[in-house]
Formats: sequence, structure tokens, C-alpha cells
Amino acid sequence: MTTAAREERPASAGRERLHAAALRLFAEHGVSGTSLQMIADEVGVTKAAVYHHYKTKDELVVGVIDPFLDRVAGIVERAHARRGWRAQAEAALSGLVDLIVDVRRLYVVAVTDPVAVHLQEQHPRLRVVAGELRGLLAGPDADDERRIDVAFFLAGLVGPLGDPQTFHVPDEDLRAHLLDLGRRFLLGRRR
Amino acid sequence: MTTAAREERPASAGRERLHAAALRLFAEHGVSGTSLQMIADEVGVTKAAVYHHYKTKDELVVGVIDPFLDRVAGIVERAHARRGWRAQAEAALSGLVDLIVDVRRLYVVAVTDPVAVHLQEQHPRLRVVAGELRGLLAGPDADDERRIDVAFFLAGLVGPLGDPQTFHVPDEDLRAHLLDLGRRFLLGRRR
DNA sequence: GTCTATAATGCGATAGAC
DNA sequence: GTCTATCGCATTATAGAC
Repeated sequence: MTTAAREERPASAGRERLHAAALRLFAEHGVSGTSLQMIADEVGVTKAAVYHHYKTKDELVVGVIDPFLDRVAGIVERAHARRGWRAQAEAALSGLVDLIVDVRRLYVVAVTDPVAVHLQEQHPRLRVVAGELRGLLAGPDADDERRIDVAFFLAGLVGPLGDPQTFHVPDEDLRAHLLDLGRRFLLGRRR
Repeated sequence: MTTAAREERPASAGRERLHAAALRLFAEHGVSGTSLQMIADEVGVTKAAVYHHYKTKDELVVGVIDPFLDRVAGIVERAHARRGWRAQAEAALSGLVDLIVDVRRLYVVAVTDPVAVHLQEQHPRLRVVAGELRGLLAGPDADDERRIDVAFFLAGLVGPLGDPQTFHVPDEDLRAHLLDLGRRFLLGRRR
């Protein structure tokens, strides 16, 4: 299966604006702290209009996060196509850095928000993708310490993304620095 | 002023149980996703009993987080007493690692939860402490890249704490590894 | 300190017109 | 696709008895 995981949604222009508004609010107030009324106001419509796009709030959250996870799945797929764990890890790392710099807030919400995390635990595919990504970065024979390093790295990426102190850094600079940081931290000469 | 910042609360046994229950739920569902009813049920009392301890939900959240911030303030204070930024950074780092391994979930909530973050932004003292800690770790003449590293490090600490994959690691092992990791990453020491 | 009871508000979600 | 209007329910918070 070489095709990208799935593309269920036509992603109409209206839906895109809905996703963007919801994500902005999710990042600032959290998913639980964001009501459908707030989202509707941000878009400039009523709650009922939002419900035309998604039957429940949970489905809206999934709709916001899903495109991100599709891209993560694509990264994992391309990394698996490489040969040797080092080349795989390098591909996973650079793909991941490219992605999160591109979507910034989406990564923060998907990784840290409790509601988003719980929803991902329910959908088995999404859990599998995250597990494979960790496996690619950790390498074939990872022990507890190595797993701590990977968990540390993936969580650390949200720091520069969420912090307003470093939010002004241009995409290119941030991408270059995070990639270098990841190489040193995860791919550097080890034992 | 060498005394610890403040100790307003007598911290009665009842309050301690309230804090522990609230923190457990905050970590799992987020602050917004945790109702006072859930907290009351967890403790085994009614909502009204909770309201006897705190007038509002926000005050309860502050009550849970405040002891943590007092300890961070203490770390900053002791680090400032050292001479030379390297000794200061070392003191701040080791103090911080000790603290977060001790309180684990509290660090995750205080750093990542939107409600907790917003509440800290309102109380100026708490913002100052966090800023000073970052300054201690970043060093005297920090540029954007160095600030990214510090933001990365502080955010990265939540990874091993929140991840169930690495949650079973004993305190001593986790503390030793995070301290070593921090020294390598921020202080540039070889193992 | 804890309880019952309740007020006031906002929430997610639905029905049906346009 | 968007609207108005509404239902049922959970929420924060308060009042007052024990």
C-alpha cells in the first residue's frame, strides 16, 4: 500500500476555515476549554452551521487532527522504505521536523491536549503510527534510556513551537536548528 | 529575603487530599475537562465541601500549582547564590530535575495545561520565576538558538513524565538520566 | 467540615425553515 | 449551508441546616 493512508474529506473551503479557527482556539484554551459557540463566533457563523460539517464535537477534533496524522503516516512510510536504521531514522527525523515547523500549533495540540490524546488512543491506526515513529527514531534495540531520549525529544519539540519567546523565529531558521538539534541528540555518536 | 517565597496555606490534611485528587484528574483530563463534581467524587465528598476550601475553581487550580512554583522559586534563589553562570546553571538544572521527578504530573500540568498557563500569566510573580529559571539555564549572553535549546529542554522533560512507556522507570534512574541528559545538552559535558 | 437543595448559566446536540 | 429556536443536561457557584 504505497498510497497515502486516506483522504476521506473533500476539504471544502468552509471546512478549512473551520479547522483553522478551531485549531487556533484549541491551542489557546485547550479542546475542553473551547466550546462550539466560541468556534462558531470565530468563523462568524452559528453553532448549527458547525454541526452541519460534523455530527459531534469529537468528530470535529478528529477532523482537525487527522490531516496531521496522515502526514505523519506518510513520513513513517517513506522512512520504512529506506534501508538501514540510521537512514530510516534520518528520514523520519527530517520529515518530522519539516512537518511540525509547517503546522506548529497542530503538533502542540495533537501531542499535549488530553482530549486529542484520548481520541487518538481510541482510533487504533493513529496509535500505531505514533508507535512506529517512536520505533524508527529509537532504533532496533532500544532500551529504557533510549526510549526516554525519544520521548524527551518528541516532547521537546513543542517547546520552541509553543513558547512566544521563540515564536518569531522564521520557519527556515527554526527548521534548520531543530534538525541539527535532533541529529546531535538522537543520531549523534552513541556509546 | 532568604525565606521561601510564601507559605500562606496551612495545608491541612484535607486540603492535601484535595490537591492530590485534583492533580490526578487534571493530568488525565486537563483542567477544563475536570469538573468539581469529578474532584469531589474522587475525594469522596460533595461539591459543597470542595467549595469550603476554595471559593472558585481557579483558586483551587492555583492552590494545586502554587507549592510547585514555590519550590521552583527556591531553586532559582539557591542558584542565584552561586557564583559564575556555569555553577548557577548546574544548580538550577540539578534542582529542577530533582523537583520534577519528585512531583512528575504536577510539572506536566503546570507547564502544558492552557488554564494553568493562563493563571500563571496573571500572577506576575510566577511569570518572573519562570523567566529567571530560563535565564539561568540559557546563560548571560543567550541568542535565539540558545533560547530554543532551553525551551526544547524544559518542554522535553514532560515527555518521559507523561509517557506511560517510560512511566515505570524508578525515580533514581530517571533522575540520573535526565540530569546527565541536561548536562550534555545544556552544559556541553561529555559523559 | 460536610451535607442537601437550588439558582443561574452555558454546554452539546437536534428540529425544521429558508 | 446557514439560520432561529429549543431541549436536556452538566456546569459553577451559593444558601443554609447539621
